[in-house]
Amino acid sequence: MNVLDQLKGRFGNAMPEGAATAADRAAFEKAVRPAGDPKFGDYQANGCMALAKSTGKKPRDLAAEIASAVDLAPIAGPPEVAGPGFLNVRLNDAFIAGALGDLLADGRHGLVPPRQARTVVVDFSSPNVAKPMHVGHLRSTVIGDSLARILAAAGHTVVRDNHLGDWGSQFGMILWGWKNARDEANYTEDPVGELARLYRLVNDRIDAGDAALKEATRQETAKLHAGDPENRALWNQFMPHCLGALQAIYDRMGVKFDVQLGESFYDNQLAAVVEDLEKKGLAVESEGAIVVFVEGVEAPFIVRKSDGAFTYATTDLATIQYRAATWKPDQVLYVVDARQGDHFKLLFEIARRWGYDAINLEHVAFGTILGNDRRPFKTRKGDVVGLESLLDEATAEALKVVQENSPDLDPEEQRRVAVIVGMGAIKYADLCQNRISDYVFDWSKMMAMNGNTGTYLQYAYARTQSIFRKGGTTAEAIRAVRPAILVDHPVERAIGLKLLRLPEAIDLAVAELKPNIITDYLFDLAQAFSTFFEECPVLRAESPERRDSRLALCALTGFTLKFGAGLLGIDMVDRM
RNA sequence: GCGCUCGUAGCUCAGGAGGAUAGAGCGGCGGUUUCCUAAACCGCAGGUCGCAGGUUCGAAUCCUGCCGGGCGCACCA
Repeated sequence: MNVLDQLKGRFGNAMPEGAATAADRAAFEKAVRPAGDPKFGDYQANGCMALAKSTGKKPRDLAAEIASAVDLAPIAGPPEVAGPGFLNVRLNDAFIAGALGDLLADGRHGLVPPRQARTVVVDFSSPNVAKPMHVGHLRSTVIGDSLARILAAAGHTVVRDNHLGDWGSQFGMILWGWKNARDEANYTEDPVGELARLYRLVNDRIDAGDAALKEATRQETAKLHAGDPENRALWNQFMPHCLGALQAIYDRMGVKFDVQLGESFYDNQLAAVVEDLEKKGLAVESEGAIVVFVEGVEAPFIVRKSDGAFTYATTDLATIQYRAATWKPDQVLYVVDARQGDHFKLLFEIARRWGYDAINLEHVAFGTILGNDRRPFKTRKGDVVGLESLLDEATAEALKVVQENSPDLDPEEQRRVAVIVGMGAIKYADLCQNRISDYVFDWSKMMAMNGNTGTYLQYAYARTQSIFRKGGTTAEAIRAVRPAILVDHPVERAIGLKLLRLPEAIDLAVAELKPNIITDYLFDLAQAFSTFFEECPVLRAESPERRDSRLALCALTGFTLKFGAGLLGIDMVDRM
């Protein structure tokens, strides 16, 4: 159950007779929200001031009128009129207690099916297979994975698609490098490492201004696309190694895809796309290239270069066509760096004009990862930081802390915990921030074992499990007993109310496509639990009823933290 | 030049389709451990929400202009 939704509905039904339009009602419902300050209650309705204007009444009179008209039973008593016309709502303790009991028995975290279940394609991660994955790929992977999990939890059908960059000019660089600078022994030893070396070698020379080399690699790319047997054979030889290396990282991160349809998959559809665009009068010839112009944007959208090669723009259009035909999605999310905003703006506009106007195409943009110096994140030596070494380092850091704090755990368990804590730290640090902000990467902040971190959530969870161990019970056993829940202590009430509000957080996260709404919720919950842990003895509670009630609150907290962290792709441990 | 984006406490950031006295973490200062994990809890200090106008009963939030940072702008993806 979503308490906020319930209250919105109740208030919506209490609009003054005849005076309020449907738009007024919608606006009023929207202005029902969690209270900004606990002293104003639990929720508040702020719509009276605006509604007073359109109905010509005085705000406080209107507020009084609605307060007496609205039926909040059994959720809450009549709202209180406050200030210029606020309506403050305080939930009934009996309602909270009952709802918590239902939550415990139900086991579905209070989630209900959405009014309209959507099919959503989430396009995320999408690395170039030729380059080693580095921290730049982290955000798309972590944010996209989390959004996919959140959408699925909200009841939507999700297709996770890794749109690999396996066909672009970076492959031309590798092909040229292979033919001119390969180290076969190194390749035998470490294929992906050798390919990465070749990529870097060639890329550095091009960046340094080697125009002839750039042209040579362009030709290698063109030959690959044209079906040149040698280049195709090399591509087929390299790809399994590249995919294997990627898969190893995804396995470590616990990230899964439903499909991995890279650029190469769409190659045979590109000519038809351009043809169709021309036929429909969308694409025109310009300076030897075939392009689509969009009003108000100077730069054209190039679907075929003057040398005849197609571009990623063409591929992106073909991808929309394929996805529309295959999954009939209501929405497609592109979890991609904010710097590509211009490209997507054009892509979406052209797709609409091309006929895909019923799909909600959305660029889920995120900011750049920066170093402490506010420059793009590099190692001390100036290299981009490889994802593998990042994961290794986080695990090593976590292991040190685990060994220090939990010497009683056996070494194998310490390592297992360190992997989970390290990964949680990396993911949480990325997700807890509004994705659009640039992300200042800070080791000490990320690996901090206190404050607003993944570790803090994991610790709170471990403490719930610790109570069960000491009490000789389990969360599932408590669920089976279904004890009555008491919320007359303010700290119990606070955590109880928090526990009811996961659906609100998920709804908001889905609407805004922001995982940090989930991290905020979980951090609040973990804080509420930490306070509860200090102030409310569980196993030594003053009565058996109180003890059982508090065990139930611990069980609910554990379930919610574990489920919620799961929405972020973060695991929990029973001891740490 | 055009466009996008950001500017909130010493630091890192929430909040942003308008609502009551602007929040958190870290750092700082001060407390808490015969008691379920102190990786914790409690308290204190700390802000002209970049600046200036405007709209509004009400602006960190919306509009305009300016200042400052980042990013993107024809054949890379």
